[in-house]
Amino acid sequence: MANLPKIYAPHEIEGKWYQLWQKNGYFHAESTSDKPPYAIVIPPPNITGSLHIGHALDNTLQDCLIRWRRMQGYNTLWMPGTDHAGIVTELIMERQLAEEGTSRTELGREKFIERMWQWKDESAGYIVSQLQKLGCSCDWERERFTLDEGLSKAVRTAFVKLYDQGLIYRDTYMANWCPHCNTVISNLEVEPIEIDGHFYHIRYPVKDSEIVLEIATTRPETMLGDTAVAVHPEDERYQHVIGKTALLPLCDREIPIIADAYVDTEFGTGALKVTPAHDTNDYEIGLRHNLEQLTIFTPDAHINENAPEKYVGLSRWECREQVVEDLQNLDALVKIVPHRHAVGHHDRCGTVVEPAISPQWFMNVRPLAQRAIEATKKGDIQFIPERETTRFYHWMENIEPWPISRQRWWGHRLPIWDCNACGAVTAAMETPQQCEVCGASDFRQEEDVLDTWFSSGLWPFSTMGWPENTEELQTFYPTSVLVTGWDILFFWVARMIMLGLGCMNEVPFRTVYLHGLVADEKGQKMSKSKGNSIDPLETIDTYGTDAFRFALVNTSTPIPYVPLPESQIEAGKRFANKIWNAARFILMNLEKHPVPEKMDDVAAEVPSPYKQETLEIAWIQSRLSHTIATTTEAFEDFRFYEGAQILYAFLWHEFCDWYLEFAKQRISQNQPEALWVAADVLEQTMRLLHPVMPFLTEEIWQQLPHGGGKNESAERGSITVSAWPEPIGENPTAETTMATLMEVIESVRSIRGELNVPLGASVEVHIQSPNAEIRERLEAYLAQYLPAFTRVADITIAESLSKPPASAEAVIGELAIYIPLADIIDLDAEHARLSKRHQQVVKDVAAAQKTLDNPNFIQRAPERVVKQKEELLARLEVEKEKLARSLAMLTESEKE
RNA sequence: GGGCGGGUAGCUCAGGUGGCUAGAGCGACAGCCUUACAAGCUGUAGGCCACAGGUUCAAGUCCUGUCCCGCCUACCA
Repeated sequence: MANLPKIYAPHEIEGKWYQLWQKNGYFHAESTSDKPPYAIVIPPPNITGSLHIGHALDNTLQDCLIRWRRMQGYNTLWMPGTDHAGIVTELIMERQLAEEGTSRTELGREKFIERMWQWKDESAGYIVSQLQKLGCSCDWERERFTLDEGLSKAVRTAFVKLYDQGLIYRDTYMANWCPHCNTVISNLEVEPIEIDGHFYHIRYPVKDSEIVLEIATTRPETMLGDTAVAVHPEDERYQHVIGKTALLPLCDREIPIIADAYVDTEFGTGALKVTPAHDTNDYEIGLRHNLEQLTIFTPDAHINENAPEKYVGLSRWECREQVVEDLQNLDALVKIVPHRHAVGHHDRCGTVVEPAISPQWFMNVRPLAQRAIEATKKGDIQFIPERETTRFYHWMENIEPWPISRQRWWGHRLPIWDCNACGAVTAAMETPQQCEVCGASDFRQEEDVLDTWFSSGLWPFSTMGWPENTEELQTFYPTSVLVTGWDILFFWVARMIMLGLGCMNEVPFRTVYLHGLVADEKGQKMSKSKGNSIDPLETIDTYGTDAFRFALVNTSTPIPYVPLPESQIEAGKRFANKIWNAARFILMNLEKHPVPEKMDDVAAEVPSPYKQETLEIAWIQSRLSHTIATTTEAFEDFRFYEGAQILYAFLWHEFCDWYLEFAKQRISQNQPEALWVAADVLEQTMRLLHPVMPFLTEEIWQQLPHGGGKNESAERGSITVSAWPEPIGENPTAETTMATLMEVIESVRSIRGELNVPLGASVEVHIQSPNAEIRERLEAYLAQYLPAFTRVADITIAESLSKPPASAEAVIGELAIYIPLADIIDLDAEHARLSKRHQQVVKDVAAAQKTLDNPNFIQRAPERVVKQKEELLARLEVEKEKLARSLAMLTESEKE
């Protein structure tokens, strides 16, 4: 103990404690317990490799909640696991296969899935080890994976249930298609990106007339699939062409000219080419007018044989160039105008999305969305921050059918069987024996897999064993809180709520805490693709887990993008080191002055805090009590950053800066009670800080005496399972007295600093105060405390005393401090110093006076506020006069 | 086009239901290797709280408008 290193070395400490925690099963939740339940399901990280900074923040916050509630005596469950993340993971694997010179299709479905499972085993293991390095106190015995047998059964059960309710159905419909991934995706997965494109104005001649319609489009290549031209029914410019036929250039096709109110007369030329198979709006128009849906693209977005032969096989972009060139040659191209517009891209692979018609499985989410809204309005779910509720409602109220099938292999295959004999569709848990319609037993299972978010949506109960009615579900469902970034409110949170209501008939969680996304100094979201992200493991290696966690928590204010500059992590490291050294100081001194055996409870057994000679003990205990209360309150309101800031300020600027300095004096005077209290305060503060900085606090807590024999915490083997501190009450008298003392000490230090009094020089301090009570307090404590902070030769305290010649002065209300500095005082410097303060006070006096001169203020403001103001003014006025007098004297002495 | 968030010290941010002389961290400047800590200690400087109105005894805080920045959302080809 005596040879504790001077500098905190996190790496020697972190690993060993995590192992102990796990070995002792502190993280394991009981399925049934007398303790109240508290449950969080982890947002399962994708098995795409390593965790990023966002995971670090998300899981740190969850760990804070779990550790805090565990200490409060809850039966805490933090359910961990990973997500198979269909499309992304497949993309990674496909890249890997390409490097090996093979491909997904070459391997075939079965072999490919095998490879995926190998990948999963490695990746999930790596993710778990990273979470453990971060200190996450998950219940690892319950780790889950979305493709586990149990969770897969939950998926099939949910699917069949919703299918039977008619909420899931197959339909041929237009949806977003990714030509790269070869699958349909939902509109949430489409990221609109502003692109500098062009408006191509094209001439469409009208049959049997001289009329030529000018049509504007951003996608000229789609004209090969045009099956109509539309104008607004009331557009006067075009009345004479409605019902006529247009001649589609390049295709020699005749297409009708129709009237539809969708067309905006103000936009473009007011005449719209209609491509029902390749544009969402055109699709709708097509349905209304019974137009042919002419598909001209292959699934990978090349031109198919529905187009004129010369274009077949071209890519979308090649075709566009060719079409434009051909139109120019035909003199059918009027002009090309630059046009900036949003183009949809697949958020996973970046490919431009193609609206396409295909048979897909959809989920009608409207009824469940409605229930989700009602449940939230009823208060079953609370969003933090509250503003997210509005976003949630808005999304839910405008929700559209959810395409849930994906033309991929890695995922839950749809539990749908088509009868090869009669075509009847069966949804079932297993392959059906025979067709309920025709009795045949020849089936073909649907090839598609489900959208990953479908299984993620069941996570809060599939992880607990649903569809079985398990003890876990009975104990922990609905879970207590869900913690995630606001960016996946719709993707995931909304769907969990809907599926929770659909499957469990109850919301999946009571509170949704949506934190910000980690950004760099410029406010840009950190991401690997931007190259501005911090790697959690590297950061932990450099600064230690606790420093990193402190920085994450400290910056997690409720704004959408939270900047995490390197300097914050450094601050965390310095804080850890500061705590380490405070502990070192206490532990080293405890060797010389051990806490007596018989002392069961330090806080209760030190000499009465109200006795004069132990003012600093009463004070620090009062401040600790306040810290316990405010930190707990902050945690309850999900303001972890505030809790972190409170603890930082208390530990550093009250406990270390002041209390330990007092304690040094006491120890040197052979009064070790102050040391024992220091140990006690540090022990309790370690418990408060443990949710944020688990490793450091454990290390210190283990070495500190934790309250002798009777304190409950002592019987527990780890701070992890120690009790959350309770406030013991505050002591306003001690706090006020200490505030005065601190002001005096600070004034003396300030004078010395500003007038450059050499450190080694002792000074006399003369204090004048008309207030007998204050004089009494100063007399009792100042001689004791002041030498701890600065060199003093002598202290004089009197009701009135004249200012010694050539002395510096400080004024605290009606109290004045004089320090004779005959040899060294710089009168100009002193004059400047006092003058500056004087000017400030004059301003403050005027402001306070103005408020008090207002009769309405006296009349209408609460008495408390008026009194405060009056006291402030009185204090300031005394100070002003004193300063004015001193300034006059200084000026006079300068003349001499 | 609609909606949301932000604009407070050089930088990054705190400032629940209006009421302490507007705070912190980092940075800057000056001085200290004071026997826990130089990853430290002490002192100092630095703010018309975006702008304009309004409500109020009282506004950084509430209301209206304006200007910037960011985000979400929307079928304008």
